[in-house]
Amino acid sequence: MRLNPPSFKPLYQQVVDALRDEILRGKYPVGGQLPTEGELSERFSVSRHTVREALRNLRSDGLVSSRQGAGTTVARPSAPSTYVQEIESINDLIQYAASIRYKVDRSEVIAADAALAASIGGISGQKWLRIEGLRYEDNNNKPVCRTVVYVHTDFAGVGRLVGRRNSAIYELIEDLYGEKIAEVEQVINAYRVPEVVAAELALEPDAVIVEVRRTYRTVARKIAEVAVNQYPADRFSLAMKLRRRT
Amino acid sequence: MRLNPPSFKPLYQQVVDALRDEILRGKYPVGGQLPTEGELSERFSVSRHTVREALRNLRSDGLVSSRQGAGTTVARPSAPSTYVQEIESINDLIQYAASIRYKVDRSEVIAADAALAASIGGISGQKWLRIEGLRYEDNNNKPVCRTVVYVHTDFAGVGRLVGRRNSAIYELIEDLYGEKIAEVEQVINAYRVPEVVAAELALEPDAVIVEVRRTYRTVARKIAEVAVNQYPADRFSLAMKLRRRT
DNA sequence: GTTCATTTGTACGTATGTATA
DNA sequence: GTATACATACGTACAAATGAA
Repeated sequence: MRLNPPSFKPLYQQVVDALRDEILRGKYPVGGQLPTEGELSERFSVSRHTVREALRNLRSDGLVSSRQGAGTTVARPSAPSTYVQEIESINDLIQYAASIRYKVDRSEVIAADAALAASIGGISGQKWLRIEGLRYEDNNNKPVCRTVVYVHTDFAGVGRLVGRRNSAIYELIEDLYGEKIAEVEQVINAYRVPEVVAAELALEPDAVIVEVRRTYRTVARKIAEVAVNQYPADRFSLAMKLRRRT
Repeated sequence: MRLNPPSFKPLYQQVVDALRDEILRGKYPVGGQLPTEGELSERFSVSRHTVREALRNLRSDGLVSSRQGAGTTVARPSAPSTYVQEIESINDLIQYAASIRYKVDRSEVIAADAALAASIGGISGQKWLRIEGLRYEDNNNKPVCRTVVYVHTDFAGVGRLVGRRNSAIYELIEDLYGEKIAEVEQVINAYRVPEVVAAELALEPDAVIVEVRRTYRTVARKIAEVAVNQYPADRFSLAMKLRRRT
Protein backbone atom coordinates (compact mmCIF):
# COMPACT_ATOMS: atom_id res chain seq x y z
CA MET A 1 0.00 0.00 0.00
CA ARG A 2 1.17 3.45 -0.89
CA LEU A 3 0.21 6.96 -0.03
CA ASN A 4 -2.19 8.93 -2.14
CA PRO A 5 -0.31 11.58 -4.14
CA PRO A 6 -3.29 13.91 -4.83
CA SER A 7 -3.93 14.23 -1.11
CA PHE A 8 -3.16 17.62 0.35
CA LYS A 9 -2.55 16.34 3.82
CA PRO A 10 0.99 16.37 5.17
CA LEU A 11 2.85 13.17 4.49
CA TYR A 12 3.19 12.23 8.13
CA GLN A 13 -0.57 12.66 8.56
CA GLN A 14 -1.21 10.32 5.66
CA VAL A 15 1.02 7.75 7.34
CA VAL A 16 -0.89 8.24 10.60
CA ASP A 17 -4.20 7.72 8.81
CA ALA A 18 -3.00 4.62 6.98
CA LEU A 19 -1.58 2.97 10.09
CA ARG A 20 -4.54 3.93 12.24
CA ASP A 21 -6.85 2.35 9.69
CA GLU A 22 -4.81 -0.84 9.48
CA ILE A 23 -4.65 -1.14 13.25
CA LEU A 24 -8.41 -0.72 13.41
CA ARG A 25 -8.90 -3.36 10.72
CA GLY A 26 -6.77 -5.80 12.65
CA LYS A 27 -3.84 -5.98 10.25
CA TYR A 28 -1.68 -5.18 13.24
CA PRO A 29 -3.48 -6.75 16.19
CA VAL A 30 -3.33 -5.46 19.71
CA GLY A 31 -0.14 -6.67 21.28
CA GLY A 32 1.37 -7.24 17.86
CA GLN A 33 4.39 -5.53 16.39
CA LEU A 34 4.24 -2.70 13.93
CA PRO A 35 6.84 -2.84 11.15
CA THR A 36 10.07 -1.12 12.06
CA GLU A 37 10.58 2.53 11.27
CA GLY A 38 12.91 1.53 8.47
CA GLU A 39 10.37 -0.78 6.91
CA LEU A 40 7.59 1.78 7.16
CA SER A 41 9.90 4.38 5.68
CA GLU A 42 10.55 2.15 2.71
CA ARG A 43 6.97 1.04 2.29
CA PHE A 44 5.52 4.54 2.26
CA SER A 45 8.51 5.98 0.44
CA VAL A 46 9.06 8.64 3.06
CA SER A 47 12.01 9.40 5.25
CA ARG A 48 12.43 7.83 8.64
CA HIS A 49 11.95 11.32 10.03
CA THR A 50 8.43 11.40 8.62
CA VAL A 51 7.66 7.93 9.91
CA ARG A 52 8.80 8.97 13.36
CA GLU A 53 6.56 12.03 13.27
CA ALA A 54 3.66 9.73 12.40
CA LEU A 55 4.49 7.29 15.19
CA ARG A 56 4.78 10.19 17.61
CA ASN A 57 1.18 11.05 16.79
CA LEU A 58 -0.01 7.48 17.26
CA ARG A 59 1.86 7.27 20.55
CA SER A 60 0.32 10.46 21.86
CA ASP A 61 -3.09 9.00 21.03
CA GLY A 62 -2.20 5.93 23.04
CA LEU A 63 -2.57 3.61 20.07
CA VAL A 64 0.98 2.29 20.05
CA SER A 65 3.97 2.27 22.33
CA SER A 66 7.62 2.13 21.35
CA ARG A 67 10.60 0.84 23.24
CA GLN A 68 14.17 1.39 22.28
CA GLY A 69 15.56 -1.77 20.81
CA ALA A 70 12.28 -3.62 20.91
CA GLY A 71 10.17 -1.93 18.28
CA THR A 72 6.67 -0.54 18.31
CA THR A 73 3.68 -2.52 19.55
CA VAL A 74 -0.02 -1.89 19.20
CA ALA A 75 -1.62 -0.95 22.51
CA ARG A 76 -5.20 -0.27 21.47
CA PRO A 77 -7.28 -0.85 18.37
CA SER A 78 -8.66 2.66 18.28
CA ALA A 79 -8.51 5.98 20.03
CA PRO A 80 -10.67 6.19 23.13
CA SER A 81 -13.97 7.94 22.65
CA THR A 82 -14.15 11.58 23.58
CA TYR A 83 -16.16 10.69 26.63
CA VAL A 84 -13.37 8.63 28.07
CA GLN A 85 -11.40 10.32 30.79
CA GLU A 86 -7.79 9.31 30.84
CA ILE A 87 -6.31 10.12 34.15
CA GLU A 88 -2.62 10.03 34.76
CA SER A 89 -2.48 13.32 36.52
CA ILE A 90 -5.01 15.91 37.48
CA ASN A 91 -3.86 17.78 34.44
CA ASP A 92 -5.74 15.29 32.33
CA LEU A 93 -8.91 16.35 34.03
CA ILE A 94 -8.37 19.90 32.85
CA GLN A 95 -7.51 18.97 29.31
CA TYR A 96 -10.66 16.94 29.18
CA ALA A 97 -12.65 19.87 30.46
CA ALA A 98 -11.08 22.25 27.99
CA SER A 99 -12.34 20.32 24.99
CA ILE A 100 -15.99 20.65 25.89
CA ARG A 101 -18.24 23.64 26.37
CA TYR A 102 -19.46 24.43 29.84
CA LYS A 103 -22.64 26.37 30.37
CA VAL A 104 -23.56 27.64 33.83
CA ASP A 105 -27.27 27.44 34.57
CA ARG A 106 -27.38 28.65 38.16
CA SER A 107 -24.94 30.15 40.59
CA GLU A 108 -25.98 30.99 44.14
CA VAL A 109 -24.88 30.85 47.74
CA ILE A 110 -26.72 28.20 49.71
CA ALA A 111 -26.66 26.81 53.23
CA ALA A 112 -26.04 23.10 53.44
CA ASP A 113 -28.79 21.04 54.99
CA ALA A 114 -27.95 17.86 56.85
CA ALA A 115 -28.16 15.70 53.75
CA LEU A 116 -25.86 17.89 51.68
CA ALA A 117 -23.41 18.29 54.54
CA ALA A 118 -23.19 14.54 54.84
CA SER A 119 -22.84 14.19 51.11
CA ILE A 120 -20.03 16.64 50.47
CA GLY A 121 -18.48 16.93 53.89
CA GLY A 122 -18.61 19.91 56.17
CA ILE A 123 -21.26 20.81 58.69
CA SER A 124 -24.95 21.47 58.44
CA GLY A 125 -25.72 25.13 57.92
CA GLN A 126 -22.37 25.87 56.32
CA LYS A 127 -22.56 28.19 53.33
CA TRP A 128 -21.36 27.18 49.88
CA LEU A 129 -21.32 28.78 46.47
CA ARG A 130 -23.30 26.33 44.40
CA ILE A 131 -22.67 26.39 40.65
CA GLU A 132 -24.82 24.18 38.48
CA GLY A 133 -24.33 23.66 34.79
CA LEU A 134 -24.18 21.33 31.82
CA ARG A 135 -21.31 20.34 29.60
CA TYR A 136 -21.67 19.94 25.87
CA GLU A 137 -19.48 18.44 23.26
CA ASP A 138 -18.68 20.61 20.28
CA ASN A 139 -21.46 20.67 17.71
CA ASN A 140 -23.83 18.67 19.82
CA ASN A 141 -26.85 19.98 21.63
CA LYS A 142 -27.25 16.97 23.86
CA PRO A 143 -25.34 17.53 27.09
CA VAL A 144 -22.70 14.97 28.01
CA CYS A 145 -22.51 15.81 31.67
CA ARG A 146 -24.31 17.59 34.46
CA THR A 147 -22.03 19.35 36.89
CA VAL A 148 -22.75 20.72 40.33
CA VAL A 149 -19.85 22.41 42.07
CA TYR A 150 -19.78 23.55 45.67
CA VAL A 151 -17.14 26.17 46.38
CA HIS A 152 -16.13 27.15 49.90
CA THR A 153 -17.30 30.72 50.53
CA ASP A 154 -13.71 31.72 51.25
CA PHE A 155 -13.16 31.32 47.53
CA ALA A 156 -16.53 32.55 46.30
CA GLY A 157 -14.80 35.16 44.18
CA VAL A 158 -14.25 32.57 41.50
CA GLY A 159 -17.97 32.65 40.79
CA ARG A 160 -17.81 35.55 38.37
CA LEU A 161 -15.01 33.92 36.37
CA VAL A 162 -16.53 30.48 35.94
CA GLY A 163 -17.76 29.92 32.41
CA ARG A 164 -15.73 32.86 31.17
CA ARG A 165 -12.21 31.71 31.63
CA ASN A 166 -11.61 28.29 30.19
CA SER A 167 -9.89 26.76 33.15
CA ALA A 168 -10.85 24.42 35.94
CA ILE A 169 -12.39 25.95 39.04
CA TYR A 170 -9.61 24.69 41.24
CA GLU A 171 -7.13 26.53 39.03
CA LEU A 172 -9.12 29.71 39.46
CA ILE A 173 -8.92 29.25 43.20
CA GLU A 174 -5.17 28.81 43.00
CA ASP A 175 -4.77 31.83 40.75
CA LEU A 176 -7.07 34.21 42.62
CA TYR A 177 -6.28 33.26 46.19
CA GLY A 178 -2.86 31.69 45.97
CA GLU A 179 -4.20 28.79 47.95
CA LYS A 180 -2.66 25.60 46.65
CA ILE A 181 -4.71 22.46 46.23
CA ALA A 182 -2.73 19.63 47.74
CA GLU A 183 -5.02 16.70 47.40
CA VAL A 184 -7.96 15.53 45.37
CA GLU A 185 -10.18 12.69 46.39
CA GLN A 186 -12.17 11.04 43.67
CA VAL A 187 -15.17 8.83 44.35
CA ILE A 188 -17.08 6.98 41.67
CA ASN A 189 -20.61 5.69 42.00
CA ALA A 190 -23.37 4.55 39.68
CA TYR A 191 -27.13 4.66 40.07
CA ARG A 192 -30.36 4.95 38.17
CA VAL A 193 -30.96 8.50 37.04
CA PRO A 194 -33.13 10.67 39.31
CA GLU A 195 -36.10 12.22 37.50
CA VAL A 196 -34.91 15.79 37.63
CA VAL A 197 -31.51 14.87 36.25
CA ALA A 198 -33.04 12.73 33.51
CA ALA A 199 -34.88 15.77 32.26
CA GLU A 200 -31.79 17.96 32.21
CA LEU A 201 -29.66 15.43 30.41
CA ALA A 202 -32.49 14.36 28.09
CA LEU A 203 -32.32 10.73 29.20
CA GLU A 204 -34.80 7.90 29.39
CA PRO A 205 -36.25 7.52 32.90
CA ASP A 206 -34.51 4.16 33.38
CA ALA A 207 -31.07 5.36 32.30
CA VAL A 208 -27.94 4.76 34.38
CA ILE A 209 -25.76 7.55 35.70
CA VAL A 210 -22.10 7.43 36.62
CA GLU A 211 -21.25 9.97 39.25
CA VAL A 212 -17.69 11.19 39.66
CA ARG A 213 -17.22 13.35 42.70
CA ARG A 214 -14.00 15.17 43.34
CA THR A 215 -13.17 16.83 46.63
CA TYR A 216 -10.36 19.37 46.46
CA ARG A 217 -8.46 20.03 49.66
CA THR A 218 -5.85 22.64 50.48
CA VAL A 219 -2.57 21.89 52.16
CA ALA A 220 -4.41 22.52 55.45
CA ARG A 221 -6.82 19.76 54.38
CA LYS A 222 -9.62 22.26 54.18
CA ILE A 223 -12.27 21.51 51.56
CA ALA A 224 -11.98 24.19 48.90
CA GLU A 225 -14.34 22.71 46.37
CA VAL A 226 -16.49 19.69 45.74
CA ALA A 227 -17.37 18.91 42.13
CA VAL A 228 -20.10 16.41 41.35
CA ASN A 229 -20.22 15.24 37.75
CA GLN A 230 -23.04 13.08 36.46
CA TYR A 231 -22.51 11.26 33.17
CA PRO A 232 -24.92 9.06 31.26
CA ALA A 233 -23.34 5.63 31.76
CA ASP A 234 -23.70 4.59 28.15
CA ARG A 235 -21.59 7.49 27.04
CA PHE A 236 -18.96 7.39 29.71
CA SER A 237 -16.04 5.43 30.91
CA LEU A 238 -13.22 6.38 33.19
CA ALA A 239 -9.77 5.10 32.37
CA MET A 240 -6.59 5.43 34.34
CA LYS A 241 -3.16 4.04 33.95
CA LEU A 242 -0.95 3.08 36.83
CA ARG A 243 2.72 2.61 36.24
CA ARG A 244 5.10 0.80 38.45
CA ARG A 245 7.82 2.95 39.89
CA THR A 246 11.07 2.20 38.17
CA MET B 1 23.02 30.96 29.71
CA ARG B 2 24.47 27.75 28.42
CA LEU B 3 23.91 24.08 28.94
CA ASN B 4 25.87 22.12 31.45
CA PRO B 5 28.42 19.90 29.69
CA PRO B 6 28.92 17.32 32.47
CA SER B 7 25.21 16.55 32.48
CA PHE B 8 24.29 13.12 31.24
CA LYS B 9 20.80 14.08 30.26
CA PRO B 10 19.92 14.30 26.59
CA LEU B 11 20.47 17.73 25.14
CA TYR B 12 16.81 18.34 24.38
CA GLN B 13 15.96 17.47 28.00
CA GLN B 14 18.48 20.01 29.25
CA VAL B 15 16.81 22.61 27.07
CA VAL B 16 13.43 21.58 28.46
CA ASP B 17 14.72 21.94 32.01
CA ALA B 18 16.30 25.31 31.35
CA LEU B 19 13.22 26.78 29.69
CA ARG B 20 10.86 25.30 32.23
CA ASP B 21 12.89 26.87 34.99
CA GLU B 22 12.95 30.27 33.30
CA ILE B 23 9.23 30.18 32.67
CA LEU B 24 8.65 29.34 36.31
CA ARG B 25 10.90 32.20 37.41
CA GLY B 26 8.95 34.61 35.27
CA LYS B 27 11.65 35.40 32.75
CA TYR B 28 9.05 34.56 30.14
CA PRO B 29 5.70 35.60 31.66
CA VAL B 30 2.38 33.97 30.86
CA GLY B 31 1.16 35.24 27.54
CA GLY B 32 4.68 36.33 26.65
CA GLN B 33 6.75 35.18 23.75
CA LEU B 34 9.48 32.63 23.95
CA PRO B 35 12.55 33.31 21.80
CA THR B 36 12.26 31.85 18.32
CA GLU B 37 13.54 28.40 17.55
CA GLY B 38 16.46 29.89 15.74
CA GLU B 39 17.43 32.09 18.68
CA LEU B 40 17.12 29.23 21.14
CA SER B 41 19.15 27.05 18.82
CA GLU B 42 21.93 29.62 18.80
CA ARG B 43 21.75 30.40 22.50
CA PHE B 44 21.98 26.78 23.62
CA SER B 45 24.34 25.86 20.81
CA VAL B 46 22.17 23.01 19.66
CA SER B 47 20.47 22.34 16.37
CA ARG B 48 17.03 23.63 15.64
CA HIS B 49 15.95 20.00 15.58
CA THR B 50 16.90 19.66 19.23
CA VAL B 51 15.13 22.89 20.14
CA ARG B 52 11.99 21.62 18.44
CA GLU B 53 12.17 18.37 20.39
CA ALA B 54 12.39 20.42 23.59
CA LEU B 55 9.46 22.64 22.61
CA ARG B 56 7.46 19.54 21.71
CA ASN B 57 7.92 18.41 25.30
CA LEU B 58 6.88 21.75 26.74
CA ARG B 59 3.85 21.80 24.49
CA SER B 60 2.75 18.35 25.52
CA ASP B 61 2.97 19.51 29.13
CA GLY B 62 0.74 22.42 28.26
CA LEU B 63 3.35 25.01 29.22
CA VAL B 64 3.66 26.69 25.86
CA SER B 65 1.82 26.77 22.59
CA SER B 66 3.23 27.40 19.14
CA ARG B 67 1.59 28.85 16.08
CA GLN B 68 3.08 28.81 12.66
CA GLY B 69 4.30 32.24 11.79
CA ALA B 70 3.49 33.70 15.18
CA GLY B 71 6.03 32.12 17.46
CA THR B 72 5.75 30.30 20.76
CA THR B 73 3.88 31.79 23.73
CA VAL B 74 3.82 30.80 27.36
CA ALA B 75 0.49 29.28 28.35
CA ARG B 76 1.04 28.47 32.00
CA PRO B 77 3.57 29.60 34.58
CA SER B 78 4.42 26.14 35.84
CA ALA B 79 4.12 22.52 35.05
CA PRO B 80 0.53 21.47 35.45
CA SER B 81 0.22 20.16 38.93
CA THR B 82 1.65 16.72 39.13
CA TYR B 83 -0.73 14.73 41.16
CA VAL B 84 -0.09 11.09 41.66
CA GLN B 85 -2.31 8.23 42.57
CA GLU B 86 -1.90 7.61 46.20
CA ILE B 87 -2.00 3.96 45.42
CA GLU B 88 1.59 3.26 46.30
CA SER B 89 2.01 0.12 44.35
CA ILE B 90 -0.18 -1.74 42.01
CA ASN B 91 -0.55 -4.03 44.94
CA ASP B 92 -2.78 -1.56 46.76
CA LEU B 93 -5.26 -1.95 43.99
CA ILE B 94 -6.24 -5.36 45.15
CA GLN B 95 -5.60 -4.88 48.81
CA TYR B 96 -9.28 -5.11 49.48
CA ALA B 97 -9.32 -8.50 47.84
CA ALA B 98 -7.57 -10.10 50.77
CA SER B 99 -10.45 -9.44 53.10
CA ILE B 100 -13.02 -11.21 51.02
CA ARG B 101 -13.40 -14.82 50.03
CA TYR B 102 -12.90 -15.80 46.43
CA LYS B 103 -14.55 -18.90 45.02
CA VAL B 104 -13.62 -20.16 41.55
CA ASP B 105 -16.56 -21.55 39.63
CA ARG B 106 -14.98 -22.40 36.31
CA SER B 107 -11.48 -22.47 34.91
CA GLU B 108 -10.85 -23.37 31.29
CA VAL B 109 -8.82 -22.48 28.23
CA ILE B 110 -10.89 -20.76 25.60
CA ALA B 111 -10.33 -19.20 22.19
CA ALA B 112 -11.35 -15.57 21.93
CA ASP B 113 -14.08 -14.80 19.42
CA ALA B 114 -14.14 -11.42 17.71
CA ALA B 115 -16.25 -9.81 20.43
CA LEU B 116 -14.04 -10.98 23.26
CA ALA B 117 -10.88 -10.05 21.39
CA ALA B 118 -12.22 -6.54 20.90
CA SER B 119 -13.24 -6.38 24.51
CA ILE B 120 -10.04 -7.43 26.22
CA GLY B 121 -7.53 -6.76 23.46
CA GLY B 122 -5.62 -9.32 21.50
CA ILE B 123 -6.62 -11.09 18.34
CA SER B 124 -9.55 -13.26 17.46
CA GLY B 125 -8.79 -16.94 17.98
CA GLN B 126 -6.14 -16.26 20.61
CA LYS B 127 -6.24 -18.66 23.54
CA TRP B 128 -6.78 -17.47 27.10
CA LEU B 129 -7.14 -19.17 30.44
CA ARG B 130 -10.54 -18.02 31.60
CA ILE B 131 -11.21 -18.09 35.34
CA GLU B 132 -14.67 -17.22 36.51
CA GLY B 133 -15.69 -16.82 40.11
CA LEU B 134 -17.57 -14.92 42.75
CA ARG B 135 -16.35 -12.95 45.72
CA TYR B 136 -18.08 -13.04 49.08
CA GLU B 137 -17.80 -10.93 52.12
CA ASP B 138 -17.21 -12.77 55.36
CA ASN B 139 -20.36 -14.22 56.89
CA ASN B 140 -22.50 -13.33 53.94
CA ASN B 141 -23.82 -15.71 51.35
CA LYS B 142 -24.73 -13.03 48.87
CA PRO B 143 -21.81 -12.42 46.51
CA VAL B 144 -20.41 -8.89 46.34
CA CYS B 145 -18.65 -9.27 43.03
CA ARG B 146 -18.44 -11.43 39.96
CA THR B 147 -14.95 -11.80 38.57
CA VAL B 148 -13.83 -13.07 35.18
CA VAL B 149 -10.09 -13.20 34.62
CA TYR B 150 -8.39 -13.89 31.31
CA VAL B 151 -4.79 -15.03 31.67
CA HIS B 152 -2.41 -15.19 28.72
CA THR B 153 -1.64 -18.84 28.00
CA ASP B 154 2.05 -18.14 28.51
CA PHE B 155 1.15 -17.85 32.18
CA ALA B 156 -1.54 -20.51 32.33
CA GLY B 157 0.38 -22.30 35.06
CA VAL B 158 -1.14 -19.95 37.59
CA GLY B 159 -4.47 -21.72 37.07
CA ARG B 160 -3.87 -24.44 39.61
CA LEU B 161 -2.84 -21.94 42.28
CA VAL B 162 -5.75 -19.54 41.97
CA GLY B 163 -8.15 -19.84 44.86
CA ARG B 164 -5.60 -21.77 46.88
CA ARG B 165 -2.97 -19.18 47.46
CA ASN B 166 -4.41 -15.96 48.79
CA SER B 167 -2.64 -13.62 46.43
CA ALA B 168 -3.55 -11.71 43.33
CA ILE B 169 -3.22 -13.47 40.02
CA TYR B 170 -0.72 -10.93 38.78
CA GLU B 171 1.46 -11.71 41.77
CA LEU B 172 1.32 -15.40 40.93
CA ILE B 173 2.46 -14.56 37.42
CA GLU B 174 5.39 -12.60 38.77
CA ASP B 175 6.31 -15.33 41.22
CA LEU B 176 6.00 -18.28 38.88
CA TYR B 177 7.38 -16.78 35.69
CA GLY B 178 9.55 -13.90 36.86
CA GLU B 179 7.76 -11.66 34.40
CA LYS B 180 7.28 -8.25 35.95
CA ILE B 181 4.05 -6.32 35.52
CA ALA B 182 4.97 -2.78 34.56
CA GLU B 183 1.64 -1.14 33.96
CA VAL B 184 -1.97 -1.57 34.88
CA GLU B 185 -4.78 0.13 33.04
CA GLN B 186 -8.03 0.48 34.89
CA VAL B 187 -11.29 1.24 33.10
CA ILE B 188 -14.59 1.83 34.85
CA ASN B 189 -17.98 1.49 33.23
CA ALA B 190 -21.55 1.11 34.37
CA TYR B 191 -24.53 -0.58 32.74
CA ARG B 192 -27.73 -2.43 33.46
CA VAL B 193 -27.08 -5.97 34.58
CA PRO B 194 -27.19 -8.69 31.91
CA GLU B 195 -29.60 -11.51 32.74
CA VAL B 196 -27.02 -14.19 33.30
CA VAL B 197 -25.05 -11.99 35.67
CA ALA B 198 -28.17 -10.96 37.54
CA ALA B 199 -28.80 -14.60 38.34
CA GLU B 200 -25.28 -15.24 39.60
CA LEU B 201 -25.22 -12.16 41.80
CA ALA B 202 -28.83 -12.62 42.93
CA LEU B 203 -29.89 -9.21 41.66
CA GLU B 204 -33.13 -7.72 40.45
CA PRO B 205 -33.33 -7.72 36.63
CA ASP B 206 -33.16 -3.93 36.48
CA ALA B 207 -30.14 -3.59 38.76
CA VAL B 208 -27.10 -1.51 37.81
CA ILE B 209 -23.61 -2.95 37.52
CA VAL B 210 -20.29 -1.17 37.90
CA GLU B 211 -17.59 -2.86 35.92
CA VAL B 212 -13.94 -2.38 36.81
CA ARG B 213 -11.61 -3.86 34.27
CA ARG B 214 -7.88 -4.04 34.84
CA THR B 215 -5.42 -4.88 32.11
CA TYR B 216 -2.00 -5.94 33.32
CA ARG B 217 0.88 -5.43 30.94
CA THR B 218 4.50 -6.57 31.12
CA VAL B 219 7.46 -4.31 30.45
CA ALA B 220 7.20 -5.39 26.82
CA ARG B 221 3.61 -4.07 26.90
CA LYS B 222 2.28 -7.57 26.42
CA ILE B 223 -1.08 -8.26 28.03
CA ALA B 224 -0.50 -10.77 30.80
CA GLU B 225 -3.93 -10.69 32.35
CA VAL B 226 -7.27 -8.96 32.06
CA ALA B 227 -9.51 -8.96 35.12
CA VAL B 228 -13.15 -7.97 34.79
CA ASN B 229 -14.96 -7.27 38.06
CA GLN B 230 -18.67 -6.65 38.16
CA TYR B 231 -20.13 -5.06 41.27
CA PRO B 232 -23.74 -4.30 42.06
CA ALA B 233 -23.77 -0.50 41.93
CA ASP B 234 -25.71 -0.11 45.15
CA ARG B 235 -23.00 -1.90 47.05
CA PHE B 236 -20.04 -0.33 45.40
CA SER B 237 -18.10 2.84 45.21
CA LEU B 238 -14.55 3.35 44.11
CA ALA B 239 -12.51 5.95 45.92
CA MET B 240 -9.03 7.13 45.12
CA LYS B 241 -6.89 9.92 46.38
CA LEU B 242 -4.62 11.98 44.18
CA ARG B 243 -1.90 13.85 45.97
CA ARG B 244 0.30 16.58 44.66
CA ARG B 245 3.88 15.54 44.27
CA THR B 246 6.17 17.61 46.43
C1' DG C 1 27.45 -14.92 30.14
C1' DT C 2 28.96 -12.64 25.69
C1' DT C 3 28.58 -11.20 21.27
C1' DC C 4 26.14 -9.26 17.69
C1' DA C 5 22.50 -7.73 14.66
C1' DT C 6 18.35 -5.13 15.14
C1' DT C 7 15.59 -1.18 16.46
C1' DT C 8 14.47 2.99 18.49
C1' DG C 9 16.50 7.37 20.55
C1' DT C 10 19.24 11.41 20.01
C1' DA C 11 21.41 14.89 17.20
C1' DC C 12 23.30 17.06 13.48
C1' DG C 13 22.64 19.40 8.63
C1' DT C 14 19.75 21.32 4.81
C1' DA C 15 15.79 22.81 2.15
C1' DT C 16 11.21 24.27 1.19
C1' DG C 17 6.26 25.26 2.42
C1' DT C 18 2.91 28.19 4.72
C1' DA C 19 0.73 31.04 8.10
C1' DT C 20 1.48 35.40 10.50
C1' DA C 21 2.42 40.08 11.35
C1' DG D 1 4.25 42.57 -0.63
C1' DT D 2 7.91 41.21 2.48
C1' DA D 3 10.20 39.35 6.29
C1' DT D 4 9.64 36.26 10.00
C1' DA D 5 8.76 31.96 12.33
C1' DC D 6 7.01 27.57 12.75
C1' DA D 7 5.79 23.15 9.96
C1' DT D 8 7.15 19.68 7.02
C1' DA D 9 10.55 16.74 4.95
C1' DC D 10 14.67 15.08 3.06
C1' DG D 11 19.44 13.40 4.39
C1' DT D 12 23.30 11.39 7.72
C1' DA D 13 25.48 9.49 11.88
C1' DC D 14 26.05 7.52 16.26
C1' DA D 15 24.21 5.95 20.99
C1' DA D 16 21.65 2.88 23.77
C1' DA D 17 18.51 -0.77 24.69
C1' DT D 18 16.84 -5.15 23.34
C1' DG D 19 16.78 -9.89 22.24
C1' DA D 20 18.49 -13.82 19.97
C1' DA D 21 22.45 -16.54 18.61
